[in-house]
Amino acid sequence: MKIATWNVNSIRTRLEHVTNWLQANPVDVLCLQETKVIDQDFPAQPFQELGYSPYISGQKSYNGVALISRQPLDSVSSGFAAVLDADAVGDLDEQKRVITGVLDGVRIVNLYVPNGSSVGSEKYEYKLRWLGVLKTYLTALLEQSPGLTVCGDFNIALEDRDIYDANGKEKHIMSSEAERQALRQVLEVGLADVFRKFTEETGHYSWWDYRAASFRRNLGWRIDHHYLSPQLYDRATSCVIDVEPRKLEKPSDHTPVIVEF
DNA sequence: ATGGCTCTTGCAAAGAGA
Repeated sequence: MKIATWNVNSIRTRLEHVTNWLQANPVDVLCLQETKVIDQDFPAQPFQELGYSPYISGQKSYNGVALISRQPLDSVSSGFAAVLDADAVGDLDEQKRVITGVLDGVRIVNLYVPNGSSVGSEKYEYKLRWLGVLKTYLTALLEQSPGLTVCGDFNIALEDRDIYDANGKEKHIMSSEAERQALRQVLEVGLADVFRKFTEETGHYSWWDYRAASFRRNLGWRIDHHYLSPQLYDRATSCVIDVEPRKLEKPSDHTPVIVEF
């Protein structure tokens, strides 16, 4: 099974990039983040014409996630409240950041983790709170499905080698210790970063700032991840970052990451 | 570098992203 994750920064603006990429890279499931469109306006037809079924959870202007699957998915749901009690979820489902489905007994979770704006801000506190509920959510799913794969834009670089230059970034959003700690606690449910099963060195990134010619200079961050439960991690045969879409005209600032197991 | 660049809304300029 091949699964890709890609923050497309507006599916309507990026539609041609995404459909072209999918034709050239016919993965089983493409997990999209930041679709930035309400469900009724999601461009489903171009994917259906390629033989894919979109499962979507979107909102106006911001956020939004989608699963684009070659085979029909089972048990699709969006939001934390599909799994957790309403009082545990609170207001966190107002932003559309979670969608999941099952393919061949494998539970696939697609996430758009909050950005957090800046360390100490209200949005930062929201991000940490969101990660706390995510752990509860994944714990519940793992009890149902020992084959669990969680991917998406995590907006966190877990280690210094995931950043082009980690110096002075202790108070930076995406690399602060509290964010890293919150993500490590999520992974304690029994998930591992499959990219690092195959690649140890630094210099591999999934996001580059639009500004300051960051991509040309490879000033990037690895913040888009695939985390696998042990039975899938052991089976995994590759996890690669495809930098090609980042080279196109009017690209997303993120590029796809593909896992195979 | 309280920036830069790109997106959305909605028609100008501001918020959000990371």
